[in-house]
Amino acid sequence: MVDGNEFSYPRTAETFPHGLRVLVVDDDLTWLKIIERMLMKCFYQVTICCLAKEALDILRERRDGFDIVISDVNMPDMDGFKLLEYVGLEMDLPVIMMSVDGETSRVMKGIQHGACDYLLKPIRMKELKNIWQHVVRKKKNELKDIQGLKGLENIQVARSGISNGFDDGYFFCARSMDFGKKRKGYESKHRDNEVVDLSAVKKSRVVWTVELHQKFVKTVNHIGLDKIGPKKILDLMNVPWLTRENVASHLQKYRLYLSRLQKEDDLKTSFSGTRQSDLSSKEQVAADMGSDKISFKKFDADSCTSGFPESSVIQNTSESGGIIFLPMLTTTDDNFEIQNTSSISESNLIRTCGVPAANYMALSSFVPSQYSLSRNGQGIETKQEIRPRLEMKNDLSHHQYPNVQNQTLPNIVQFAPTIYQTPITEIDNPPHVEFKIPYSNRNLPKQSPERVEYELCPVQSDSSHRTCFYSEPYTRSSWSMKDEILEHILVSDIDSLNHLACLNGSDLLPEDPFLTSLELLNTDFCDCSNSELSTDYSPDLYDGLLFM
DNA sequence: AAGCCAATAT
DNA sequence: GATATTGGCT
Repeated sequence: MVDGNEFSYPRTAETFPHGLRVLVVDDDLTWLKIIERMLMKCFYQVTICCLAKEALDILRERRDGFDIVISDVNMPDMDGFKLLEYVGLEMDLPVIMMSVDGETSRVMKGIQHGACDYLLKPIRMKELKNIWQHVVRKKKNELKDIQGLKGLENIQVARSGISNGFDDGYFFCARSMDFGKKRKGYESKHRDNEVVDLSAVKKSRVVWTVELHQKFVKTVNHIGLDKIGPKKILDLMNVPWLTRENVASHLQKYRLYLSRLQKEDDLKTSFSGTRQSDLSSKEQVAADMGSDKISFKKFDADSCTSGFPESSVIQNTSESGGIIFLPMLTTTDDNFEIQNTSSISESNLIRTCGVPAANYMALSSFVPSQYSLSRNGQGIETKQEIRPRLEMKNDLSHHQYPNVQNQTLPNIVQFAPTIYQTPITEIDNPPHVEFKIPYSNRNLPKQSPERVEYELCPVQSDSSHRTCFYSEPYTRSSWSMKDEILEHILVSDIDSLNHLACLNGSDLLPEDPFLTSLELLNTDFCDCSNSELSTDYSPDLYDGLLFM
C-alpha cells in the first residue's frame, strides 16, 4: 500500500468534498499513479493499493477510514468483483468499478454486484470529481432506510448508528435534510421529552377507503347531515380503530366537498334552469354512495386521485357521455364495472378510480388511459378504451412500434425521458437536456455521450444485490432542489445505462403488452443535438443488450 | 409548485 | 363541535 498523502485535507462541512477518503485499487501502477494524481487535484485524500487482497486488509483494518473505493476490475490476485462483494458485505462502502473495456456483460456484472458507478479508462477528471456524490447519496439512503424502520429504535440511536466515523459535520448534506421539520410550538413544549417523542411510532394515517367512506355516508344519511356530529358518527359507524378526530376531519372534508358541489350545482341551474334529476346533487351523491350502482373491484385507495370516488375523474359530461380518465394504465374490464348504468344521471356521477398494478408504477402513471363513454341504442353506456400513444417530445411520433400488431394508438401523451449531460455538480445551473430516449426506436445510437446522467432511482436494497434500479421516465420540471439532484445516479457510459434500463424493463414491465411494445429494453438514443459529442458508438457493444 | 389529505391546533 | 392551520405527500 502506498499512502499518497502526507497530509490530510480538512474534512469539514465547508470544504466538502475536500478530504474525501478514497481508496484506489489497481494492479497497474501507471493507472494507479494517474488516478491518484487526479484525485489529489480534487483535494481528495487518496490511498492507493495494487492488490485487491491488500485493499481488503486495509479496509478491514481501518474500518471507517474510507468514504469510497475505486477498484479496477481485472486484477491478478483477486477479481474486482470479488472485492466489490466483500466490501459490500463487510463495510458497505460505495464502490466504483473501472476497466479499460466497456464490455457490456462486465458493466452489467459490476452494477449487479452493487457497484455504484462504472468508469471506463481513461477516466476523466470530471468523473473523479463527481464521486463524492455517491458517498452522499449512500449516506442519504442509509438515513432513509433507518428512518424507514420507524418505531422501536429511536432516532437518537439511529443517528449515532450511521454516524460512525463521519460524525464530524462532514456529511452535512445527508444530516440536515431529514430531521428538520417539526410542528410549530412542538419543540418548546416538549423539549424535555424529546427522546421519547422522537422515538414514538408515527401514527398511521387513516385511509378513507370507498368502503369506509360508504359506511360514513350511510351513517350521515341515516341521521341527517345537519344534526350529526363526529362523535355520533363514530359511535354509529362502530369501527374500533377509528377516532373521533378521524371522523371529524373527514366530516370537515365531506362538508367542504358538498358545499363545493352545491356551488357548482347552483351555477349550472342558473345557467340552464333545467335539471335531469330532481334530486339535488348533494342527495344524489349520498344516494350513490349508498347504492351499488358502481362497484369497484380491486380497488386501491392509493390510486384514487380524489378522496371521494364520486368527485371523480369524469372530465366531460356532455350529452354523449364523458371521458373517464384513469390515472393508471389499465387494460382490462375488471378494473371497474358499471352496473345498472341507465340510472346514472348525466350531470355527474360516473366515476371510477384507477387500479394500479404496482408493476406499472413508474411508466404508466404518466400514460393515463382514456375511456370514452357512449350510449348505445338502449341508453346503456359502453366504454371503449382509447390507448394513449407515446410520443417523443421532439416529434418522433412517426416511429414504429415493432412487434406490435393491430395496435390502435390514437391519443398522444408526452413521454420523453431525458438524459442530462451536464455534470450534476453544477446544480446552480440547471443542466440542459441533451438527449431524449425514444423507447420505440431500434436504431442504434449515433453517438455516445461522454457521460450520461439518467434519472434513476434506487429501489430498496436486498441482501443479494445492494442496489437495483428502475428508471423514472419523466423530465423533472425543477432542478432547483439540491437533494433531488443527488438522487440521480451517475452512469458513466451507455452500457450501464442500458443495463439499468434492462433491469428496469424486466423488473417493472413484465406483462403488459403495450408497455413491452415500447421496447423499453431496447432503449436507444437519438436527437443527439449536441455537437460536442462525437465519439462513435460501437454497435457491437450494443448487441448484447438486445437480448430480450 | 400547487393542491390534497388527514392530523392537529384553536 | 366547528373551523383553521399544519405538515406530509404527490
